[in-house]
Amino acid sequence: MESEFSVGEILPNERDLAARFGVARATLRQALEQLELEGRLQRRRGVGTTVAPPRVGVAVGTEQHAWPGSADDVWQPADCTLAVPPATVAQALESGRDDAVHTVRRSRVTHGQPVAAELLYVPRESVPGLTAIDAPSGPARARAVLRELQHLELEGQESAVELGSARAGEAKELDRLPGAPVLVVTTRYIAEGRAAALSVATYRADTCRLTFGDTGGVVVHQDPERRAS
Amino acid sequence: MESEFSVGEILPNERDLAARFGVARATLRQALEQLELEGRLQRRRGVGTTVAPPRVGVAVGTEQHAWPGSADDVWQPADCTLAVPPATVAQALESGRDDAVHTVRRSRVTHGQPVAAELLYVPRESVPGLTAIDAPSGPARARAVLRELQHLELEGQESAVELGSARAGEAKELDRLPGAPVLVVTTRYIAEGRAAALSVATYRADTCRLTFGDTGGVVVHQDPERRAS
DNA sequence: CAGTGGTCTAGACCACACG
DNA sequence: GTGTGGTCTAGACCACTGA
Repeated sequence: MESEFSVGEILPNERDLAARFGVARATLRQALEQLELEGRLQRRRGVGTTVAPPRVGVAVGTEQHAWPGSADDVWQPADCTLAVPPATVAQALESGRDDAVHTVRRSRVTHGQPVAAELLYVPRESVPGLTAIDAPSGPARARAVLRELQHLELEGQESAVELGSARAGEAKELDRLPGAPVLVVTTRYIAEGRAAALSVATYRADTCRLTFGDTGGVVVHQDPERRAS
Repeated sequence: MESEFSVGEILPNERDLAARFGVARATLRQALEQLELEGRLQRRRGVGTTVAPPRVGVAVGTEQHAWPGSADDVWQPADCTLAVPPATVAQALESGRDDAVHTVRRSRVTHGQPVAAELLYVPRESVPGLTAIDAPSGPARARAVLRELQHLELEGQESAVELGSARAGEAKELDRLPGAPVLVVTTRYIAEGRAAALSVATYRADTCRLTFGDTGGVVVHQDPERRAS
């Protein structure tokens, strides 16, 4: 199918394709799903199926450690609340199970397309200078928390990547349907010998290639395609 | 379903589950597929469905650069051939389109389970000391290539992670069915100002959490579970 | 061999985009 | 309203595991 259609852009609809290949539509859809998982196709309900452009490389790890909210940060703060985090987050932060932490929501946009949604958990101990009157909520408060974070000296950070599926909220933010495959990047920021913040970022798996640059500057464009079996 | 069955280990079969929830088996399977994608379930044909253990964290990036095949390397060389690589690999290596390169196959095993399969492409210029009589093929030759690689001074490395699906060969090596979701880690090793080697490693997405440690030593066990929407 | 998950079919209806 | 992809059904058969 790829060789037959890659020249064009728009594919025939699923019913026609199924008929052309002599299979049931469910079977045809299974093949399309795999191709979409590999980033070769894009499908939009009510619109159609198109050949996807190469995945965009998004940098998620730099050789220089930097707090979220630094000058060159690509994330856009959206909101901030004070809430008790999920148990797993509390554990990673080594905070009490019922301690409320600042929860910053941010989003990341590339080429006009949303690529990631993030939840950043910041224990209150990490931002002692934050005054209640700064801002009650909203983007202003998110920026205030990030600003206070810069005062700590960052000692290190560690990240993990795993496969997940988009929750309803994330799905809407990423312009996908719930259950869509996502790459979840969890990053622990270390300062003063403890976890000073925890970021859980959800990237669209269909359009993103996460890069962990390590050579300092040399950017390489590389097709995600792999050897045929 | 999770809260109902997480205590036990083995789930009822799909036909029974579908009947219990009053849905068709295809619908039930769709739900199981998503849970498997998230690493919560493991399904094996002919056996059954079980609640999955937490994902294992596998380190794929270290703060110290190191060549493949270093003393502490966790990969096991399996084979080595001299072949013309796929076009995309040749491009990343900045080698001619028709230049044959050493192609080392390696596998990675953790806790007795295969977690990744790798193809390591090494241009002949990167291992000038390799003599033809060293070993014609097989693991011995793979080790010879890796040994010669150590002679170069590694200047940096850059990695990218993206979602893919297992080819037939990879699937067998990873003990999965073709099409299973995998995390593809592409790493370029830089020496003497050029790409001296390219690694394409395929990790099982269902069982692996890829860690990019950056703090040097502190290992943290962390549940992959995320906030409920 | 029986039981499991994996694949496939033929059809119906739903949710959404766009003219 | 029409056409698209997304969901669901009820049933059949296949491939594999393990007793």
